[in-house]
Amino acid sequence: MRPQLAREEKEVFAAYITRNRLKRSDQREAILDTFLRSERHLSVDDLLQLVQKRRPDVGRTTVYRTLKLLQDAGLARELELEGQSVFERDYKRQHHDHFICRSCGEIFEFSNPQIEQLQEDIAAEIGFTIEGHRHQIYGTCRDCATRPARAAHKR
Amino acid sequence: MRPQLAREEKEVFAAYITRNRLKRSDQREAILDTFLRSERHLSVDDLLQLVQKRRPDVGRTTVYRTLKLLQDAGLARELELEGQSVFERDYKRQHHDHFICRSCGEIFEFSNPQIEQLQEDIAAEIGFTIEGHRHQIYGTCRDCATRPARAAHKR
DNA sequence: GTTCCTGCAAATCCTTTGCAAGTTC
DNA sequence: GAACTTGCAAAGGATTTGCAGGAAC
Repeated sequence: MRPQLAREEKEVFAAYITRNRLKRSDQREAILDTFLRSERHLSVDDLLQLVQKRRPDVGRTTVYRTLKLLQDAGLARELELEGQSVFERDYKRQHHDHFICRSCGEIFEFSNPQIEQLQEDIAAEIGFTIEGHRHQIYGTCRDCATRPARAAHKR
Repeated sequence: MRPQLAREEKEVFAAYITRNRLKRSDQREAILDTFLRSERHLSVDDLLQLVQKRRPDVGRTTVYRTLKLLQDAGLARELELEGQSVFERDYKRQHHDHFICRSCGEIFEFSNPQIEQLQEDIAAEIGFTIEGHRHQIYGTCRDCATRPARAAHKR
């Protein structure tokens, strides 16, 4: 991971707090720090458990509320998957979409300018203005295909 | 609409019922018929209300349960949109994806073989086997863009 | 008659909200 | 001290489940 970037994200959050006349709190910083340290896509529950390893007193409600702030600050993005929602870092990240392995839960990112362009073309044909999209591809990843016995559901 | 097709779908459902040793019921037939008559994408609530115009005694639970059967029988497909889930007919329909207007709620279908192919190509690169995907494009439709004042939220 | 269906109420699951007590500025 | 934050418990909204009575086969 890039510690430099994480520092920047913390600054962005601090600025967001100030700008909106909010107040800092240890809970929020612990949640943000935990979120940034994890390299995975995290559900609310994943994040709650990770944070509680450090601070068992942090409540689920605060995680929900802090994730809202992080999204608003442009630091986190919510992916609504088939079963549950997970969150990923969003700061200075280029647009991308996702492959999701139904067997192990692993998420792979991809981005393809041609697909983006085709979307724009089709939208233009019907006069539709694109504001956002959700493109999720479900299936089986290479690892799970080669060892079908394991069936190691991560979530 | 194509009455011939609707008849076929009813037959498919009847066969499904028999094959699984289930029993027919007036409620199920009313729900299926209502579903087939509507040309729109329906939420559970939409469908419930439409059915109840004919049979006020049909309960929400039965609509949920029947929609499950219809999906299993290959007659209906659930679209999980940003706010809510809606259902569309799925029998003998070619694969397609959706534009969703956030202003009026209208859903436009599209299909693009090039995008499908690109998905396959990217999947092949990482050894991913595609089983299904969800591709939803959100924004503003032509009508809503030209009359921004109206803001006629359908849902 | 047995098995399946139905609708109601209750139970779940996930997320949000009200509130009293604690923190930050 | 005023305003914001927290965690708990309660409330919400959507969907599922248990169950007793009713319908289909």
